[in-house]
Amino acid sequence: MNIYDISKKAGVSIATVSRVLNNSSKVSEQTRRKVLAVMEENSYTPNAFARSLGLNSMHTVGIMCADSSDVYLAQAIYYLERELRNNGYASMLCCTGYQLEEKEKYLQLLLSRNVDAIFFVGSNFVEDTPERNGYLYNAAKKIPVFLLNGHLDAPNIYSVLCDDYQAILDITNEVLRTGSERPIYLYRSLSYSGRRKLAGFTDACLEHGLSFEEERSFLCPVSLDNTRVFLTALEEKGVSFDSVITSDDELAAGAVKYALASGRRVPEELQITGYNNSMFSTCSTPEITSIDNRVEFMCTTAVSLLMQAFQHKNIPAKTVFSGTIIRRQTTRT
Amino acid sequence: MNIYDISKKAGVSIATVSRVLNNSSKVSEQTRRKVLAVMEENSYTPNAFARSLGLNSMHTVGIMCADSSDVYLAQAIYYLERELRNNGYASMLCCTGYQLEEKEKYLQLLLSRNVDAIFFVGSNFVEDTPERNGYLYNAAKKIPVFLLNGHLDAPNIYSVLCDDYQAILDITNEVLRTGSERPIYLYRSLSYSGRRKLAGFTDACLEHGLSFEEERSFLCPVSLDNTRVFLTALEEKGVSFDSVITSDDELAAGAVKYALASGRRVPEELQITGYNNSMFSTCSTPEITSIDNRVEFMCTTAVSLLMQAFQHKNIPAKTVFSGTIIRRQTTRT
DNA sequence: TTGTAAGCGTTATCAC
DNA sequence: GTGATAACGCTTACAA
Repeated sequence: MNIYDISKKAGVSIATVSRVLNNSSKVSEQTRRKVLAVMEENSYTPNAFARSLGLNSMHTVGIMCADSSDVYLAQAIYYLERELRNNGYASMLCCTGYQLEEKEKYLQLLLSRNVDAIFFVGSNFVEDTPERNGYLYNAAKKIPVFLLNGHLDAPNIYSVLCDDYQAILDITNEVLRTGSERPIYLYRSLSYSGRRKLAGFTDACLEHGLSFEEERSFLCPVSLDNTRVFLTALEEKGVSFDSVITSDDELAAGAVKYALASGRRVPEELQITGYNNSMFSTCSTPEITSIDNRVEFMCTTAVSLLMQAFQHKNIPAKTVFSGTIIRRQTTRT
Repeated sequence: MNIYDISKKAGVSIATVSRVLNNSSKVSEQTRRKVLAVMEENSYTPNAFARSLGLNSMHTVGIMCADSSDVYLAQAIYYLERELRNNGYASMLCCTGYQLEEKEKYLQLLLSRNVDAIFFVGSNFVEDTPERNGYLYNAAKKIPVFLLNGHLDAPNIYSVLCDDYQAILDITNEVLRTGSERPIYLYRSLSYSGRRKLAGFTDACLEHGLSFEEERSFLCPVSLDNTRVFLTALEEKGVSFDSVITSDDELAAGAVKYALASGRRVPEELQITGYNNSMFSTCSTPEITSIDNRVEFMCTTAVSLLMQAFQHKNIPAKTVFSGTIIRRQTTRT
């Protein structure tokens, strides 16, 4: 069933059918009704491919992320998809893992579908050298590229991100102000935002006159159990700490597991902070003080910017917003 | 830059260029090289829409779910996307929420993109009357429809699901066998699988000769805090229970919150079981005994079936597999 | 307001 | 092996 069939049955030309399809104003109410009726009867769906061929767009946007089952990324995907859908765009999802090779390879999958734009969700997409970011530059030559929680300065690449540096600086300051003297910082990667967060921790420590003679920051395995084991081992190695600042709620939840297992009282003896304000922070008991980095705001903003870009409006290359501390039971006041 | 440009520059016909593109064997090595070189030089990308028009497929599959940020659904999406991608298919994601009207509306978004098939993830897509399932039947008239964790008997609809009835029956039996005398069951919906699970609980109770004079099953609000409040209220109302069987890890995590808040010892005084074996079950302390309903297996199976269907093989309309009890710290042995 | 006809960039079916 | 040429199903000037 195509536009010709409908036009015959309705006794009009295909142009008129097309006009009805695109609800052009230049169709009489009578013919419109007639055509719509015939479409309905035959449960006609216009062929997306033919349509796209003419319009050179399928109103579809790509979403790339490392792992859509990650609690934080899953939220971002949810909000992006919702906003895109509300604007009449479909979402093509593609998970790449954390290897550059895979990222490049699977980007092709999206590009080969001629999506209208791509969101790269998570700072892990910004690599540390220009060559390794080549795939982003190439994508940006064809379509608008959005970096969520990442930043890269290049034509047709737009970044929307939380000021992670400031957020970690603030929360570390707060923990130090309430009496912590031997803070440690746990992180899961040194991606773009990973480095910014670490800098926030370091600067807060420096501001409080803490020495860095001993190591204070640690790359830590993520699953809850591994984090618990890691902290236990750290303690046994003689590293002493009275607060655990983390780059991620999951690490913080692991730290809570450690505290419960080792009998250290939270927050009296040990303060713990997370990041992302995800369900990990409320799932634990005690509930974890965390940074709300406004996923929803980030996503709605990004989609809104994209829609403006589609209308050939000039949009900012970089949009930064601040996070907020959500105080719960793992920190003192 | 299109196939004509390439054909001119390479001094061949568009047919030959197309053959090279689809690496047909009927091209001499010499011309193939020549054409590929020209493509490379001009960084030519074939137009996906034109290609799709000819092939009537863009090798893209739709994934519908209520909420992609739900821990369980996010996992399913992850595995589905991974498997589809490994088979050369892209994934179009669409979240519908739980209202029928929205489901119908947003299904159109996918259908209008002419996807090759649709996965409906979660039993909430199977409604209780044939009319309310009309949208599924209609979709199935055009493309293969897969119901994950749901079941509907109709042409071109394929179901892949865990035997939820048996799983809840088993776990309830185990809790009763280890001494529970006043079990209650908490559920979040009476979807297809919701009803199956409830039946499993009821039958297990009947097998153990428990009376149903008092209410034993409760529709319970889901967020952790609400579940805690709900159980506290239940207790105050005089409902006595020594085990909480739930349809969902999140409810179970809420029950753990309740136990911690009210000082009831788990599992000595109160046993708790979850469902899905999601991170909720390991995130809580004590960790929650749960049912592993094999999301990954479900997804790989479903995609594998779809690929066979694409090859016009005959595939089963219904595939059921069993879950497993994962014993942790909230139940006795 | 409606119809005709020319694209859009491929794939596929013929001949040669 | 290769090349014309006809689909594929739509959008959109341009005419009427």
